Formats: sequence, structure tokens, C-alpha cells
Amino acid sequence: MKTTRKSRWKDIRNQINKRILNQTYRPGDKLPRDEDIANEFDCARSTVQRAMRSLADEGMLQRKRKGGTTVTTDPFTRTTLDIPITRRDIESRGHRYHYHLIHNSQERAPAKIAACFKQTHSEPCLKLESLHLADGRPYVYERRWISLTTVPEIQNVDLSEISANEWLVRNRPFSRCDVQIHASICTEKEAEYMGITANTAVLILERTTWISESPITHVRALHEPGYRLIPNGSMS
Amino acid sequence: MKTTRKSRWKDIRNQINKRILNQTYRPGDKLPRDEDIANEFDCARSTVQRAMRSLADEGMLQRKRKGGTTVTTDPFTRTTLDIPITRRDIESRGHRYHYHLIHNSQERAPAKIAACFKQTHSEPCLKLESLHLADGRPYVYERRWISLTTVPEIQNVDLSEISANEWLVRNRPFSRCDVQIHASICTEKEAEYMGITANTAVLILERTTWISESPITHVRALHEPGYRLIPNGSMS
DNA sequence: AAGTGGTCTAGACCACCTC
DNA sequence: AGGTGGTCTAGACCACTTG
Repeated sequence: MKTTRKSRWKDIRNQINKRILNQTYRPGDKLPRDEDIANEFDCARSTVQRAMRSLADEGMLQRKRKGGTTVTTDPFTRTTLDIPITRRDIESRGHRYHYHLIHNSQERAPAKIAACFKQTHSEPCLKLESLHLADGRPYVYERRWISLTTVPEIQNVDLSEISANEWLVRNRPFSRCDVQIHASICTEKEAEYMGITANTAVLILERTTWISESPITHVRALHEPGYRLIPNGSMS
Repeated sequence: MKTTRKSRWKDIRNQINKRILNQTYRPGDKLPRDEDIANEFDCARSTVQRAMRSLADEGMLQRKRKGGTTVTTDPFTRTTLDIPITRRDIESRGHRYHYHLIHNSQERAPAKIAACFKQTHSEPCLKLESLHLADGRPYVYERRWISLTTVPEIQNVDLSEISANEWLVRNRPFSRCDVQIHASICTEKEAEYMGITANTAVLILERTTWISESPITHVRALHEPGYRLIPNGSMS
């Protein structure tokens, strides 16, 4: 039974995948050379390559020149996590989006932020606090620092109309991004903004983005209680 | 200046990527056909394909037959998240791993778990509670349900010696996995197990794994306060 | 209907890494 | 030093989808 009839390399990937699930190939085992597998399936080596690379990308196989292909020992769950801009997140859930700028000032980056920016000196920054609402209900409270060295032109943008989130994404695409996810208790001030009681558990996403080696922004986004982050479904 | 000299397709990917960052190609814009780009870079079309597919996988481009290649509008941050088994997580942080089985019983799946398994009936399950310790300090408290229909042989395994986590990964690889991440307040019982005060905010990972369409296990892993989940660094 | 990306081939050379 | 995966080519056909 050939599973699909659409693309040969997906068939092959599924066959090999099945053998791993079957324990035909066990963690740590070495697979035949690509060429032998190509002979077995009667196809070009590059087709096998395509299949094997796919499995390697998913973390199931490890490939080394001369070392051959082996099944990953101690496999892990690899998922991809897509973090949209907050407006899209809200709209894709079928809610109406609204945005409110709470605070806007120019300050030098405190040590903590400078550390996120991997800099020793304190850089001039824009400090923003804002609220993203879904159907009028507070959804995300974010505290953001934007490097005025990297993005000086943001001083001329009216950030009460468009969120810094969106302006940056549209005008200053980043080349790298660090993400951290953790749980925290919200402070009284945060609770007030979010319209919830203090000491509630909330999910926090922190992101720092860069263009080349210059830091663009650091943002700490506090989500409404009960918020669930759902990575894309994944294969072993 | 050609950035790398190693692989042509990476050069091309970086060049195209640069043009997106440069705003040469803006969100929503249509790129030239692969063949034209191949002519520009004087290479085979399949080399361009390799580069474009890479960018498409990262979520930066969208490709459609006949529709051509366009720059993603409203870009999002795409990261990959690797979730190792708890023992490896602890050991890779340089701590000594220890495991303690708290509870082990055979019960029918409550409605909530049956829902996670996408089943209407209540399946016979193994219900486990266990603690993973790092240098003797509670690190993860997990509550796990294992389907005895899918994995009957687990009844013969001594789960006080090896964690279900590891036994399953080694003996019952899964083909699919659903993940959810959220923040919660720990209960008094959980706090006692974790050696922390009640009402602390904790990060919770819930996973359901499947082999084909049969559910294997559902696990809810409660992490120590302050735990940070860190996806792999990502490109735009 | 036709244009575009997706797949595949057969062969070649290269780069890395163990053996 | 040799074997393995990684890349590349030139060309072909296919499959999807839009004009």
C-alpha cells in the first residue's frame, strides 16, 4: 500500500517514518545509504535526499557526511510556533480589535533592557505601555522599549493611532528574534489595566528583535488569564 | 559582496531575504518567476527553488502555482520549539536527575481526558502522578493518563523505576502531538508536591500524543516557578 | 488555456567526517 | 583516504490555480 500517489518523496518519507514507528529502525540505528534506499524504491538519489532531509528537519533523523543517517536518540517533540501580531491574533479569533496607548516617554534603557539588547551602555529608548483589546475587553498589555539609535524615525510616528507592534513590523522588519515564555503573577497596576484581580496567573511572552546586530525593540506581552498558546500540530 | 561561498542556494536565499528587509520587495509584492531569478543569478531553476522553499518554510514568502511568489503580508514570528523529555531537559541544564512516582492507579478516563483523546466513550486508562527532580529540587510535577487500549503492555512495566515519559518515548513513538501552553495558579496539593507556596504562578504544558488515530497519552506538566520556555532563535 | 511552482531524473562534483 | 551526504545542473513532465 503506497500511502500517497502525489509525490514520490512523501511516500518515501512516510515509509521510512513508518519503519521508525515500527521499530524497524530504532533510536541510534544507522539507516542504509541514500543510494541503497534509492535502489530499493527505484528512484533517483535526490528524491531520497528530499525525503530524508524532511525527516531530519523534523528532528527524527540525524545526517552526517560519511557518518551516514541515524535515528535520533532521545527524541524530542519539535513544533513550530507562529506568533502573529496582536491585531491579527485577535481578529483571527473573530473579535473586533482596538488599541489604546497608555504611556509614551523617552528614557534611557535600564540595565535589564540593556542586557536584553546585549549592550553594556544605556541607550536612549522610547518606552511604551499599551493595551490591545478584543471586543473592548483587555486582551494583551504590553510594555515595550524601542531603541532610538536603531529606529530614530519612530519619534515622528503618531503611536496613539497605530500600535508600535504594527508600525515596526511594516517598516522595520527584523532579521532575528529571541523569544521567552513564562508564567507570572500580575501586579496591581497590571491587574487594573487588564480589568482583572491582582495576583492572577498570566502568560507572558518576551521578545527582543534585531536587525543585523542592532537591537530594535524589546517587548513584554502579558496575556489575559486563561490564554493558551497553541503551537502547530507536530509529527514525532 | 556574495555573503557565503559555501552553497549557492543559501546565497540566493540571503539576497532575497535582504531585499525583503530592504523593502525592495514589500509585503504583498509579487516576486519574479523562479526562472527569471535563476537567470539573474545565473544558476539552475532548482537552485532558486531550494532558496525560495527555505524562505517559504520560514513563513516569509507564499508560493502558489500559477499565482507566483509573494511576500507574506502581516508577517509573523515563526520559531521552532523543541520539547525534550524531562530528564534530558534537567541534565542539559547541568543538574542531576531524579524521578519519583507519587500515584499509580487504573481508572476510566474522565470526560475531560476523553475529550482530549477526541473520544465520546470513557476509556480504561492508567493514571499517574509523578515528580521530576533537579538536584533533588522539584522541577516538574506531571499528571498523566495513558490509554490502556492503545498501550496495554504498560501495565507490566515498573513505573517506579523508569518514568512513563521515557518508557513511552522509547517504546511507543507517536506520530502526532498536540501541545498547549498556559499559565495557572498551583493548587495546595500541587504546591505541596513542588515544595512551593500555594497560589504561585506556574507554566503548564499539556500534550496529547497519538499513534495514527489512537490516543497514547495525555500529560499535564507543571513547571517550577520562574521556568522559562525558550524557542530556538528565529529569522523574520 | 496557459503560466507558474512542484517534482523527478541521471549524472557530476564537492565537502565533510569517520574509519 | 575514502565513503557519505550536500549541492548543483539541464531538462522534462506534472499539478495546481488563476486569468
